[in-house]
Amino acid sequence: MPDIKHFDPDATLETVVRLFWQQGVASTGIQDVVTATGLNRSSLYATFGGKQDLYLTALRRYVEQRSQPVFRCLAEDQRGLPSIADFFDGLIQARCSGEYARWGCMISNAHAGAENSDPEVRALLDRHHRELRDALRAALDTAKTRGQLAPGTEPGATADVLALLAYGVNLRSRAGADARELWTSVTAALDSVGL
Amino acid sequence: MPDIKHFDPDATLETVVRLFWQQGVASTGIQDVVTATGLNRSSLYATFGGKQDLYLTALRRYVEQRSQPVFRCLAEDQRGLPSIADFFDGLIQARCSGEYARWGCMISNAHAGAENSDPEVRALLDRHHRELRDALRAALDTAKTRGQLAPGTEPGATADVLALLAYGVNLRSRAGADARELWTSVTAALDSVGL
DNA sequence: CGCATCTTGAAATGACCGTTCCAAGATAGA
DNA sequence: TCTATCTTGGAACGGTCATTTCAAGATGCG
Repeated sequence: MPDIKHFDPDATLETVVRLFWQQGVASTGIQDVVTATGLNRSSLYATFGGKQDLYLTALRRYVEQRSQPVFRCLAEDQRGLPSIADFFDGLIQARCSGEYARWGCMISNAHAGAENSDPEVRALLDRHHRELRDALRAALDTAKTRGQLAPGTEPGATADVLALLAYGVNLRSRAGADARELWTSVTAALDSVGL
Repeated sequence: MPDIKHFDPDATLETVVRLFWQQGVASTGIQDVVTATGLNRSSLYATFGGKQDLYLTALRRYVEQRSQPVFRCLAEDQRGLPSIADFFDGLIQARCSGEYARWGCMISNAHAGAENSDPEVRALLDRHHRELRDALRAALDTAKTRGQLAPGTEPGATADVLALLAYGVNLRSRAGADARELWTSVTAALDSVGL
């Protein structure tokens, strides 16, 4: 059975992720994908299906490889509030500097685009939001048992606030917001949560 | 001089705003505009220029007619914290119910799309952010002089946090987030600010 | 009325969209 | 080595994109 591909689907998918992440689905043509990956339309369609399938696969890959590892790290960190501070620090650094500066978050971007009318996309966005909130909640629970939280601070509601705050950071960073400015805001939010 | 138009440019622009707001620029074709407004390409191009000009004009109209009046109302309100609570209440209601439910905020959407690579668009986004933050800051200053703020709460940094929170609300509402859930989060944030 | 000037309608522009098709190339098993 | 089966290259598909063009229609002024 000569069904061996002449390319690496994983590397290809990573390239596609970056394309959709940076430019958005609507502004990225199949031709862009063909050019960036180097493979041709036949292989592309045979391997990944049409554009929407390709986008969904790329979006899932983004969540699995970029979001969930960070969420896990946050949820399992036993330090409490410092783990949340580190989470936001890493977020702001990733959004404002380095290779992905001003790309925002692929999931946040998907919220704002027309692609969220697809039920599968929307389900992914909801799941992502739940996982982010749960990870923050876990860290806040740890902080509470460690006595780091200000009296009256409820981990559940606070996790919701911080999750929304993260979306705000993602959005503003894509428009070129200053890292220090974002960090000042995040610090203020975390200060109001802790003792 | 027979230079009278056979249509109302203002009403047309309002229709265009809704199109771009709901669907995004990239997913809205000129044909969509022609169909929705009822006028033809010639009049469209003669009056508003090309698509990018049209989008910019629509975006400016959105800010002037939808955002700035609310910002002014917030900044001039002398009640302090209740004015901020009302601001978020109105925001959530507008984003989750009524005619514009699940449309998000046109400015927030522009942050996430490819349109923010246009310098004029980006300038508009920055200005919008500054105005939002300033309005929140004004209300927080009022709250501080009225003794409504928790000790150690700094109006400037808090305004930044609440502005980012508003972006989070805009984003999540477009994906169909529950109004009560959003309100719970906002309440938690405001509670941590007040006494 | 008649002319000048603007708007309007509709067709046409070339470029690009996502997708499909098919012959040519490559490889595993017989 | 031959054959069956998959992948690959590249052309071609109809449709839609933003934009332009131009004759026909409408209007204010003389």
